[in-house]
Amino acid sequence: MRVTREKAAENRANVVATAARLFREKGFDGVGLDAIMAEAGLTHGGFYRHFGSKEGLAAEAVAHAGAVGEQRLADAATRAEFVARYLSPQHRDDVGGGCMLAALGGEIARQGAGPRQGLTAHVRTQIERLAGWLTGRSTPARRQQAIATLAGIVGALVLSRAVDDAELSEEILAAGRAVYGGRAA
Amino acid sequence: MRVTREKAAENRANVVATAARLFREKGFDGVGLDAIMAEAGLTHGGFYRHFGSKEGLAAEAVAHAGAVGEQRLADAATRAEFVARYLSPQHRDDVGGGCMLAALGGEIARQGAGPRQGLTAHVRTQIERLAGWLTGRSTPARRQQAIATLAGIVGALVLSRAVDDAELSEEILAAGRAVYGGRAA
DNA sequence: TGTACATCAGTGAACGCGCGTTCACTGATGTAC
DNA sequence: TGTACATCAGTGAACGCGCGTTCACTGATGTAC
Repeated sequence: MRVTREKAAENRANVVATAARLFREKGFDGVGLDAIMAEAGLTHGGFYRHFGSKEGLAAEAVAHAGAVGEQRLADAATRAEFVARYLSPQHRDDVGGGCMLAALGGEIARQGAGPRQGLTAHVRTQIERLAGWLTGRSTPARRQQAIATLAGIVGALVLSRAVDDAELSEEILAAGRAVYGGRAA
Repeated sequence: MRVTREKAAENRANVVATAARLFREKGFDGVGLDAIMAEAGLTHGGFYRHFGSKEGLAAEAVAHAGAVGEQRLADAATRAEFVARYLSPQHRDDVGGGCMLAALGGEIARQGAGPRQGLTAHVRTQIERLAGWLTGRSTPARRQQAIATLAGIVGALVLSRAVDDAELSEEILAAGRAVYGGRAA
């Protein structure tokens, strides 16, 4: 049963968004194409009419999640506000809808060219936008601080999620907010 | 063909060390028990005489890799030396022998109790040892700095590995060394 | 110390299951006239 | 505008392969006497 071009495009976008969520929640190897397609309301057989392979979908999902993350940074008014949201318990508990770098950074290093390209472009963008908020003397100094800040908040989110003790998890988030959300980098 | 108790214990330790390396290199789902056992010089059938399940081995592998990482921190003379080694191109390129938090942190968040316990204990130890090197006014301030420093170097290593551009990767390492290896946290 | 037997680390084949991918088919959409 | 046909998004079954796990077996080690 053929559907309209619009419906097909909507379905495709739905699959990408669903994949972006499920990959972040369960990892690239932790979720199958059948689960992604079913969650998007389709059957798995139609997958290859839209995507060349699972890795192709992974590349689009990474790009999609990256764009959402960039919008979040752009929407924040101040660095402190962004860091407070990024290192909030809500973000920690929303792996599927949260930062792609924290959820998949380690795995993307082992993926093919597509996903890595998407991640790299996202990292560049976030560094540049963060640098605009920083107060270092020179442009290189601000960029250096931006890189260290991005690394710090990503690392803190990863650790806060990996640890099995709620108190330690909160402590990691709080320390990150204090150090990376304040004036010093 | 039964082997001596000593040889059996040596074989078991070999499997754990091999698994610790392969899991870091390829992820928990990226390597099979047959590959681990083969690399350790055994056949896969004997696996369950030593371990209850793949997850059981994962827990031991995480504990093993964590202990090696703790030794590395203890062996360093200064914070700057440790950070310089941690954020070196050599460490970045040695995923299988390097920091377990950077290689598997994201995935361990999705694992069962065993691996998460091992990671949590390792995080606590590293925070405490890092705090001993820091110069904050109060003990809580030093601990806060230690947490932010650990998060920062782990995040920087993850990003430097994930990015597909060699120049950006070096820049991330250098920024991390400058910010986290210096006097300011 | 020597002998007979029990133990058990390791072997290799087999089982099930899940998953990525392929394919023939369906039937509504899109298009040519 | 209406009709006939081509297109193609989506369906559902099937294929292969890899992997975690199980199991009967082997034969050297460990132990009881």
